[in-house]
Amino acid sequence: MLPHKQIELKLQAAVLEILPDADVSAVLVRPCDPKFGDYQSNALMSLAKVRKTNPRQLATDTLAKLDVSEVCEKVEIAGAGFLNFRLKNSALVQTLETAARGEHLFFDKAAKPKTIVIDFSSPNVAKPMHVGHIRSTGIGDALQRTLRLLGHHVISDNHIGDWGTQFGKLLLGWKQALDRAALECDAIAELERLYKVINAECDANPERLEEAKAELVKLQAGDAENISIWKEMIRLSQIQFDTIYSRLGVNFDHALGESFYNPWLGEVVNDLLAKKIARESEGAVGVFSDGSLPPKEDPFLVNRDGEWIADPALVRKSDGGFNYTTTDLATIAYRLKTWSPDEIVYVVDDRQSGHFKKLFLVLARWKPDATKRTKLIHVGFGKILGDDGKPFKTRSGDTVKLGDLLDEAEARAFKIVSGKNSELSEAQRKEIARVVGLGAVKYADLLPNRQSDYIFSWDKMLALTGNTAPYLLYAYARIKSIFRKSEAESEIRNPRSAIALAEPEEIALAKHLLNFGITLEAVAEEYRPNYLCNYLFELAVHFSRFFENCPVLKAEDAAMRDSRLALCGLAARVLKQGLETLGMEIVQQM
RNA sequence: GCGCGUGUAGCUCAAUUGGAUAGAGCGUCAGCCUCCGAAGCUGAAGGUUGUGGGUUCAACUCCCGCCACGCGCACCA
Repeated sequence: MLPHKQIELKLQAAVLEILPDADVSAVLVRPCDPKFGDYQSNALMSLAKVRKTNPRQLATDTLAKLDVSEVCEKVEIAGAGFLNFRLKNSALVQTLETAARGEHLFFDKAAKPKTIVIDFSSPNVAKPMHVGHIRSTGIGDALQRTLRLLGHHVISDNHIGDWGTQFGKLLLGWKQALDRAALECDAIAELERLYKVINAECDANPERLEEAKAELVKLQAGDAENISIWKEMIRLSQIQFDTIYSRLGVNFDHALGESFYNPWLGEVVNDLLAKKIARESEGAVGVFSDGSLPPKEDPFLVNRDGEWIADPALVRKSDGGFNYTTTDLATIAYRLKTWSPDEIVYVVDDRQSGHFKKLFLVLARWKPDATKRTKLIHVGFGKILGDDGKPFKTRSGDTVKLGDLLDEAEARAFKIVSGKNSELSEAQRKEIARVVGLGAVKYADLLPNRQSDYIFSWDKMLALTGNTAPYLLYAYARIKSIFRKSEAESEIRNPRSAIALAEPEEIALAKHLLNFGITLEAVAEEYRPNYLCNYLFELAVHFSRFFENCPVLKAEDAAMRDSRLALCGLAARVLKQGLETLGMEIVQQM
């Protein structure tokens, strides 16, 4: 068991001896500023506050019942009632040695694995994937990798937009304006062109709109020709998706598109009507406020000129068609029935937070029992902006296609690598540029707090210095270089080789390694991969300092050399595992 | 108008149940390669966390007002 976990459990036990009825689930131990110690707990202060007792007294009493001498130096009480823990060197060394033997990598699998459905990426058929899809795809993938690493049962599902009103226009375009040659050459571009042409016509001419609607009705009624064209459009789009996902290294367990839920949409609405959760209004069917929330917090109400008026979630349009709320409800019902998950996580743009708020409330009314056991979570994220602070576009003002973006990332990285390391073969440089370029795009997207917008900058993400993918990959390549120069084949060292820590830089590096698991848990807890980015950056910094100050291959003696090699091996493994968890690859040299 | 979100160093961003003196990088300035990859390391300067109140032993974090920006406001997703 990792030392901080041992401390935590013993601390909780000690608290229970003093306060038998306390809820110790919040009694946690966290890494802290090295000047106070290695770990800190501030839980006693909040416990004392609730009980209106003296926090320092509680700390003293708890300390009397606490024996962590196996892993810690003397525990100190500081400030208003902080407990400061400093690891014993022996405990630190022992943890590193067990890791060096391959017994663990500084994290534990979840004690109670959860079943988690994670819904992300969700591109649309007949449209190019664009820069906006990086966020959902990258964050979603990093989360699924993190949760899997921690031992959870993850079901990733790509909810592809393969159904909806846009197909009326697409079908009309396909039948009347299709350019076969263009379709052969670039199917998605041609489909996009068709949509734009017909859409413009529909805006100008109501009769065209009626024609498009008629095509949609035929499709929905199962017309053979329209179904077959629709399927072809999906097939062509899927080729595009597969190409992008394979470049990005993203995999899904399922890709159940919106159309998959078609058969149940009518039932969903009927059931909502039968249970009096939904009602008719102006020819449509919607779920209205049930008055259980104050108007200000009620998403089913909106204030217009001082008056609260209904803002329902529509589940059936006046023309009989269904909305995405209907599809989403059917989707949740399917997921609940099929997987009985503990959580369903949606990695979707923050602009849809209103939709999810309503969706989750509708579901709570519709399936109250299921929502008691299944947590529904909207993991939202902000926009990607250009350096002008406006949504990121090409110079000509078009949306940036994801494929083009990845091409440019690789091309820019190739230039840099070639300038830096011209002695490598072109094939090597191309491969390095691929990993660095894609890594840079992914890392730059995962690094900022996901809620806020961020400014897209090629120069920043591909910079060789600072908190960037190239810096992290460089740190890894430097470690690998040491191993290439030593006769040691593997990062996992001879199990008998002892680790000894003396220099401040090696101790700091070692202690940072121990916090890998805490970081992974924080990512999983708050669905925030940026914690892992920052952890890995700090790890790379700690390694660089160690590298500057502590000779490895030229160490004073064989024992020190082996100890430091082992430390290098552990740093490499954590760095690699961490980068992989972010969905990034590594290179042996760059 | 109403709701949601954001506002932290010149710039780009962090800050893990409310915790200790708000941290990094870039840029600026000053240092370090007879030594394992200098794509590196060390140091300095830089802040009333938009603003005004409040709660607390403790507030970037929670509550209220105001300002700025962004987004959303039934039959698109």
